[in-house]
Amino acid sequence: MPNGQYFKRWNVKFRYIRVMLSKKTKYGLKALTYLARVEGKEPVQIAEIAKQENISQKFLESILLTLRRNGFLGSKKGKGGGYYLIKEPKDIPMTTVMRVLEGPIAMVPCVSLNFYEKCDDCPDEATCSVHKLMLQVRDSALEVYRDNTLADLL
Amino acid sequence: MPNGQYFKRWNVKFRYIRVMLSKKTKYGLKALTYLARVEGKEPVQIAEIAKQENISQKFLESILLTLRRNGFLGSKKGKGGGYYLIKEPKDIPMTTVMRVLEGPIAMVPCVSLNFYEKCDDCPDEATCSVHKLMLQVRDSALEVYRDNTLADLL
DNA sequence: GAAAATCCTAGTAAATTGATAGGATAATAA
DNA sequence: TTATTATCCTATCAATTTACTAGGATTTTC
Repeated sequence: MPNGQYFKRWNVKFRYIRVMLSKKTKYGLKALTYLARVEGKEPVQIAEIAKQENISQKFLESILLTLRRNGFLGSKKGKGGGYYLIKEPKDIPMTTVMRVLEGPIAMVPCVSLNFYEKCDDCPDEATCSVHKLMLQVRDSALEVYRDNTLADLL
Repeated sequence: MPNGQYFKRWNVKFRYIRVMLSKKTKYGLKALTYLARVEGKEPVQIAEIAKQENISQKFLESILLTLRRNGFLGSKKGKGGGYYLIKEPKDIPMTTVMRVLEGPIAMVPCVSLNFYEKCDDCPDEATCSVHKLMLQVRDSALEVYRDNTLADLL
């Protein structure tokens, strides 16, 4: 393996890697899916989702809070409370989910649609090979996220 | 911004983000491009590339070493020495460059072609929404990397 | 008013990144 | 031969990020 660098996050044997999904996003997606699959619109408790999806409850708590604050979920306190979707799954595109949980879809700021920033080390985007490549990567990822709503993942 | 989390790596104002290109890969790509643009096959010194591309020389040194060890570059020591491409740019697909510098192209191990690993928290890939989405993301990224050789970025 | 749930801020250990330090080795030129 | 030039190589480091956990405040229901 190159460089003798190994990587613990996927648990073993991986080389050096950066471009990967955070647990936060992974768990967030699983929770949204779980809520979408539930019959009716009854609130579902954090504890139930955490248990069914093998997620740390406290960690999931903070993720669901983020999703609520960003308009994906509603919540109810007290007995019989919990979280529920406030939109139809087919009206929740993955672009918005990814942007909220994971951040910009672009892999470099100079090709970001919503968070554009000039790279300070690069004098000219027009001739930058990284820019050229990452623009294509962004577009292809964007296409996938635009094509998929929560309903498509069920 | 959600969660009050800010991100320093792109330098300011970004929210929480993970899916981004490392400097290592960015610099590696720039160096490869630089070498591909040079006339002839004369070795180019690290110092020259570092200066022209605004890269820390020592950091670049370690990156070029990785690229050499992985069969992209040849090197020559002593005066007049440096690094040079040992293949034609059109014969260097971005898939191999990305895999060596950045790691697996997949964003989760359970959809990785070369580094497959079952997610330990997920009982069934067939019904996993994350798996379903990330499979599409991997395929679209792979398509881009397969379509682009170093020659295409010049 | 007790119980059950979410809300919210803060903190933390381990991993990762993006470097730097410092010398060993090899090739060339004087 | 010796000095110079450049790559080779290992080790180390501070700052950042991740993936949590702690601990209580608040709100709703019974």
